[in-house]
Amino acid sequence: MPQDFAPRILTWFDQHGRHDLPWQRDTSPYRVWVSEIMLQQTQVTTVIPFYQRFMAAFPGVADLAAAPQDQVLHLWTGLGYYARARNLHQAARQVCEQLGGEFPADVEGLMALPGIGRSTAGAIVSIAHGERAAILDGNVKRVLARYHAVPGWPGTTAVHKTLWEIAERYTPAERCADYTQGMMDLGATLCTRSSPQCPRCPLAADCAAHAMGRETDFPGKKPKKTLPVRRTRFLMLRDGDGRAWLEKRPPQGIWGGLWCFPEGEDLDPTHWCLDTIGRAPDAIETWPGFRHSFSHYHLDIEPILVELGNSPGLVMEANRQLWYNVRQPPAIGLAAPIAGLLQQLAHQDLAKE
DNA sequence: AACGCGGGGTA
DNA sequence: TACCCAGCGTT
Repeated sequence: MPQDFAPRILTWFDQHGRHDLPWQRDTSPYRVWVSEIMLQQTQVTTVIPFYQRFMAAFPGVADLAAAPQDQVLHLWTGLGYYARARNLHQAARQVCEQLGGEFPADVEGLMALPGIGRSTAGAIVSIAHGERAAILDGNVKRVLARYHAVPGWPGTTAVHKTLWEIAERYTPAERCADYTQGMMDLGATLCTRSSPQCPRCPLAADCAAHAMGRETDFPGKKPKKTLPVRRTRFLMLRDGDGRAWLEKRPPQGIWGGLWCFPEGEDLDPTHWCLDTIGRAPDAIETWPGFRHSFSHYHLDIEPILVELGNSPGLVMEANRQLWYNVRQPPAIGLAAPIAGLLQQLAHQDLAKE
């Protein structure tokens, strides 16, 4: 272990790191926390506009705690992994109701909040409080796995443990916030997955993977398995005013808490209408199918437009169902494919004028 | 089409 | 402890 590991990161960070990210302007625990949750599974360039909208709507933890869940999920629409938003909202409520509105200042306390694990807690402690705490996000894993040529996939307990030990050892007491940001920047901008720019890297001189010319062999790859394919139909019910019928999904499971078209593998539009509103639809139009992929399966979606005309006869259960007006979209959470289809409906609506 | 990304939940 | 679950953007 070289003594100058952290100093090399810090010198590089001062010269080449990112210093103008929105969450670096004011590093309060709340702002750092929201940014870290958004940055889980999501790259910086994607996160920036979401972060800015979120902060404009909820400048402080009390604003978030007081917001309706639909608004929180609305601002998360398109980011994915919606459990992050539900946990964020729940944690904000806990901070306000049980902790007097103050975030815990230590890793243990932070980890007691939903959605905060060891790495996210470390990021908040180091960046917001300036205290020594290690992180191990995907970027840092890649940098350390290459630097030490740690074999194996970090998803296994053994490799994960090894990387955490290395991360803890290198984390300095001084300038811990800059070190943390520097490691993430290094992984995100130089030590990238497929084409690392080793000539510019402050660690290249004694990087084990670089010495072997096998940078992209580390970290080891996740064992691949073929994903199952499932299919479903979306019934896009439209009333005479061009509004679409949506139903709120249960809080658990896929797209939890988001709004969706009536959906099912073998839904038949005519049968559905007869069963639900007692008459057949005015018109049915099958749209081109498309595939939406999750981490654990592919979903082949068949969208079917079902025209109900005036007085559709659907009874709304408050908070569970709504007519979505494409001209005045309500602030609700939508999964990406639903948002895309509603966008197309809005386009059609506009073209009719 | 494959890949990568932190954390929660469950057996 | 070892899986399974979750949704995008990038390559």
